[in-house]
This record gives sequence, structure tokens and C-alpha cells, in this order.
Amino acid sequence: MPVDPLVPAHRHGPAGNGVALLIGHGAIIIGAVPKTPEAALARSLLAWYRRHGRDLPWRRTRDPYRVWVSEVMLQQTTVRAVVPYYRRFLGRFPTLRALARAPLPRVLAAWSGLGYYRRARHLHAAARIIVKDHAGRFPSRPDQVRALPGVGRYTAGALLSIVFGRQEPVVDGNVARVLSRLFLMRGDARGRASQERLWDLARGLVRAAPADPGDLNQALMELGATLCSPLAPRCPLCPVARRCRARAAGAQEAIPGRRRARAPVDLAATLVLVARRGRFLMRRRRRTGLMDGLWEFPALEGDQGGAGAAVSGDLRLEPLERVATLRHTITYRRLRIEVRRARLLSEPRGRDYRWVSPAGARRLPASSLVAKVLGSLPPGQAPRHRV
DNA sequence: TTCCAGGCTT
DNA sequence: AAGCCTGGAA
Repeated sequence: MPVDPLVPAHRHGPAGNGVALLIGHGAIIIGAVPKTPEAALARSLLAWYRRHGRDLPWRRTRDPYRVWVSEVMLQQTTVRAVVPYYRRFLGRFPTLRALARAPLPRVLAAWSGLGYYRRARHLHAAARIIVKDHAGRFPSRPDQVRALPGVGRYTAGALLSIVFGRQEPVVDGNVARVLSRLFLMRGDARGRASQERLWDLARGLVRAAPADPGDLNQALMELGATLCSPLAPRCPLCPVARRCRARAAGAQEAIPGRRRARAPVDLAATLVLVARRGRFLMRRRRRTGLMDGLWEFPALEGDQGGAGAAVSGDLRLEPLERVATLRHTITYRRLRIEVRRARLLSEPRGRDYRWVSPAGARRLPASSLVAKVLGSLPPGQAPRHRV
């Protein structure tokens, strides 16, 4: 058994003793006296979570499929953004088998606007793997869960603890913040040593809550998401503020240290709207690593904003008047986008082109940029007939 | 206008 | 270590 750096060897042992109170004629267990620091923390966190945890849709089920969908959506995405997508997604794909049967474009369409579209591909691929290799039953073995595409250390731990009640730790951004504050971890929280320390701490805590590992993990995440915020944490409301070393040191806002972002790159692009019979021409992106397989309005290549013929992939066209200007950011790219009408000089060919009504565009797999473009068009700029 | 949170993959 | 996306806060 690995030595836990937090706990002196003689402190290892049962988590606590029951304390009985006699009230009237009955004996009532009112709680356990924690024997270890972890047990004390776990007990406070669990009590707080049960009283103050938010009522979220995926907390009303233990269906592995539903919890899995929520966890993948919650990767790099806030609860507020996820909730409507989660409901819609499960409306369209109510079961793992339904998801596995669905064509990928339908899955991507349900994901449109949520970002990080690789997650949707992974989810879909993993559903098919589960049907094929696990008879449609979500695996409960850590190695099998971890082997699914799109399931890393965090997501595996979340699923195993929440759905299968296993004592597996989780460290997401919220947990990392909570733990680095509780244990006053100065220095770069993203370094390898810090990460291992965080996972060790999380493991120690989840093992101190053997009856409710999933709730313990969710309590840590909930605390980070609600009270233990990056800025202005609400320590007076925190169930473990008394045990927080960062707070004792007055350093809660300084921990963990901020990540230095990659310098943004400014780019200019021109998107073209080609209208025909009330529809716009759209094209499906190829595999570039960026919004793979999503539909978009054709972009002019390079610096072709001026007059005359221009090229967009295998398309030749003539840009016309500008109808909108907007900004869009993708990771470190800051795009300044001009939207221009255009006239075709060559006919689009193949499955990667479609003529789409504005309503139809909102049903295709597409990034938020498409919605942004459609929303930026002035009234009366809807597609019109053009000879 | 800028900054930021937020896991997985390669 | 770098890249992926978006919405909301500062």
C-alpha cells in the first residue's frame, strides 16, 4: 500500500466511530468522529454537497450512458452551456444504442455550437465500440473505460466513481483549484509534480469516503464550481474554510497561479454568400483538425478580398459587396471576418457542397460561426433570387 | 476589448 | 507542449 504523505502511518485505519445519541426511545446515529484529516474533510464536503449541490439533470440518474454524455459535454465546458445541449442530445439519442446507430452527421449536428467537436466524434465512436465489444453495456472496468476514445483520466474517474461507486479519484480544473488551496500548493499547478500531488490528494479523499466516492468527487467539483472560484472565492460559505491553508495564509486568490496563454494571432478572412433560389451555398470542411466535417460558408484563400476572380478550394467565384463584418476567436486565432456576397464562376460539384436555406443551415453540423454569420446579416439580406 | 475556464489527444 | 471552441466575466 502506498504511503500517503498527508497522513502519519499510525493514523491509517477505519474512518471513524459512530456516536449514538438517545432521543426518546430510539438511538440515532448522528455521525462519525473522523480519525484522519481526509475523513474530516470528506465528511464536511459530503454534508455540504448533499445540502447545497445543484440539482442538475445528470445528477438525477445513474444511467452510465447519461452520465457519460454529461461528462464528455462538461469537458472544457461550463454547466450553463451544457444543460440545454444535454437535454436536446438525449432527446435525439436516448440510449447508447440509439447513439451508436445514428449517422455521425446527426451527432455532430446535435453538438453544433458546443465546441470541441472531436468530443462528439469520440462519443459516437466509443458508443459503437461499446456495442461491438461490450454487448452494448457500458464497461465498469477501469482499463476498459479508460480505453474508450475521448475518455481520459478525469472522465474515467468520474464515471467509475459516480456510476459504479468505485473509489477512483478525479482532478479537473475545479478540483485542482480546491485542493491546491486547501493544501497551499504554491508554484505551477500544471507541472508534472503538482499534477501527481493533486491526484494523490484526490485519491486520499475519495478513499476516505468509501460509501460515497461519487458524491465526494462531485462535492469537490461543486465546491470549485460554486464557492471556490478562481477570483473572489466565497470562503465564508465554504464547508472546509477552517482547514484551508491558502485561506489561513490569505493566499486563496493567488492559488493556483494563472496560466500564461499563448499569444493570440490576428487573422483576416473573407466568407462568401452565394445565393440561389432562396438558399446559400455551403461546403463541408475536410479533415484539417479544425472543425472537421462541419459545414461552413466558403472562405476565400489568402488575401483575395478585392475585385475580380477569387478562389475558394475547388471553387472559382467573384466577390461582390460586403454585407457584414464580425469577429470570431478559435483557440489562439483571432479572426476578423468579412462576409461578402459572391457570384459563382464555376459550378460546385460533389457531396461536399449543398444549397441550404437559413433554417436548414441551422440544422447542419456547423460551428457557432455559421450562426454568427446568419445572425449578422442585416434585414433583407436573406438569400434572394439571382439569375 | 481582452481574458479566462475547461480535458483529451498527438 | 500545443491545439482544439465558446460564452461569459472583467
